[in-house]
Amino acid sequence: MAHVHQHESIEQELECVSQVPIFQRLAADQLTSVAQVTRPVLAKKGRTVFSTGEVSQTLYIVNVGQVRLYHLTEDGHEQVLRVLNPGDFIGEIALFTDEIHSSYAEATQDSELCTISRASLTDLITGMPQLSMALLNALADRLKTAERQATLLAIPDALPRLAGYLQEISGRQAGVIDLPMSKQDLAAYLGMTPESLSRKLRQLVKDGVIETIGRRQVKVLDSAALATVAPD
Amino acid sequence: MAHVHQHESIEQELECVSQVPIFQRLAADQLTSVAQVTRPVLAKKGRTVFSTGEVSQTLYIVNVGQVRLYHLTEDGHEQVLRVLNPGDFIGEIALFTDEIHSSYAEATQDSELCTISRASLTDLITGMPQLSMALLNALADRLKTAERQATLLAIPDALPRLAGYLQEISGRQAGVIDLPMSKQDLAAYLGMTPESLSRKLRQLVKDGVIETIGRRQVKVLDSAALATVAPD
DNA sequence: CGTAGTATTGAGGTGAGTCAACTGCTGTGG
DNA sequence: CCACAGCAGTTGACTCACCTCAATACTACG
Repeated sequence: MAHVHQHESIEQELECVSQVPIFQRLAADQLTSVAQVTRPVLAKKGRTVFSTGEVSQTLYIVNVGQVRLYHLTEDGHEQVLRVLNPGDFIGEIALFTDEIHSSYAEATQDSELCTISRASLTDLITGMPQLSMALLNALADRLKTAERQATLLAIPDALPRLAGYLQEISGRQAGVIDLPMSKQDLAAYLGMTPESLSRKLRQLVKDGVIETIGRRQVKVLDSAALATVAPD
Repeated sequence: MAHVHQHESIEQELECVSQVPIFQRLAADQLTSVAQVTRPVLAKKGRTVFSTGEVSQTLYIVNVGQVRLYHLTEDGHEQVLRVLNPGDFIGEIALFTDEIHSSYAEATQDSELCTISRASLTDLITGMPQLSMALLNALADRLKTAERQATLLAIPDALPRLAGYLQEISGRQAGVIDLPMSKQDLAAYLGMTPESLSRKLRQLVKDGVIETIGRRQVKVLDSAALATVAPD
């Protein structure tokens, strides 16, 4: 740890840190402080970043690529918790609650992550109230999403469940939306089988509510009709 | 607002504040600072504390009683998000994300709450790193619970969903557990109908896994058998 | 161009929702 | 203190939407 090329590594870490929304509002010298306790991690496509049971006291921030977070049930069925795109982070639960990971994290593309240890982050927070506000904001945001997902999943019928999801990621407006994950992952995320998802999507297409573009895009044609199908 | 009985009201608010886990680790003078920006609210059983659409920049902490948080879907179906017992708090999402409430809060018993405005809390956090750590902890904890709920709800079959829930609140050990809410609320929370819940509970009783004691208690007899039925 | 993984489509069985009737707490007022 | 009202919870019969299993089409990648 002694004779590292401090200048160069800080450059790289600054790039990572400055990309991340949580750190966006910090002043230049504060960013440098954050970058100094940051360590970059590379994960090739398909690699596991961490798995269940590991005691991790590290915050992972995705800089480049995509990481998929999922639970593995006894019968081998994967439940996707969420998908992290650049700027998103994981590990905050382990960070603040002294618990082992209960999920797996896997890179779905070649990815670059930054890591910050629990101790470093605690120190940073103590000295930077803005940082704690940003973290609280981010956590509150995540919480809102998780509660929305829970509300969606409690709906017994698959069609309104899907419609509610589409409505949410489309921002309730017509237009093209990118699906953040594969359809089989999406199906797991929405608590249904890929078959059901396929059928329900088809039904929405037939009804003129949406159009599917390739594998990872959906075009919302009639957001009003979507709202009718969706709950709330 | 001018000639309030400052001493008396601070007494009352201190009691509220000191009961709350988030503030537990603060020193006496810090507690007083918190109490000074706190305002108590009383809610009779059945009263709505706040409802959808209200712009609230207030943190509500339950001191006495119980508050039920729920979404209301278009068809009148209630989805219970969670139930707040003394020490729990709500409003943090509105607090940190500039958004209107998307849920209703209703007192299920005569309740006492403390409120803190957004501006006051921001000020407090700036001056007290410990407080922000405590808040981050609490939010991370909530997030974990919400993600667990989402994972549970994604399970298509009702029995493992219920078993998973029982396993969680029992701490994976045999013994008597108190249900934190009524069975119809629990059914909504678990994404099933009260009828299904009743039937699945009955099945677990028949199989010798649990015993029901009155309306609000369940005794886990065979935690190993429960684990077999539950996912993960 | 071929192969492996991803997505779709079809047919059939079943678990859970719906509707309705009934039971048994619980708390309230006479 | 008891009786009754009202609601929480249970039970039963029926229906249907979704899961399962299996075969086929498509698409990305070597």
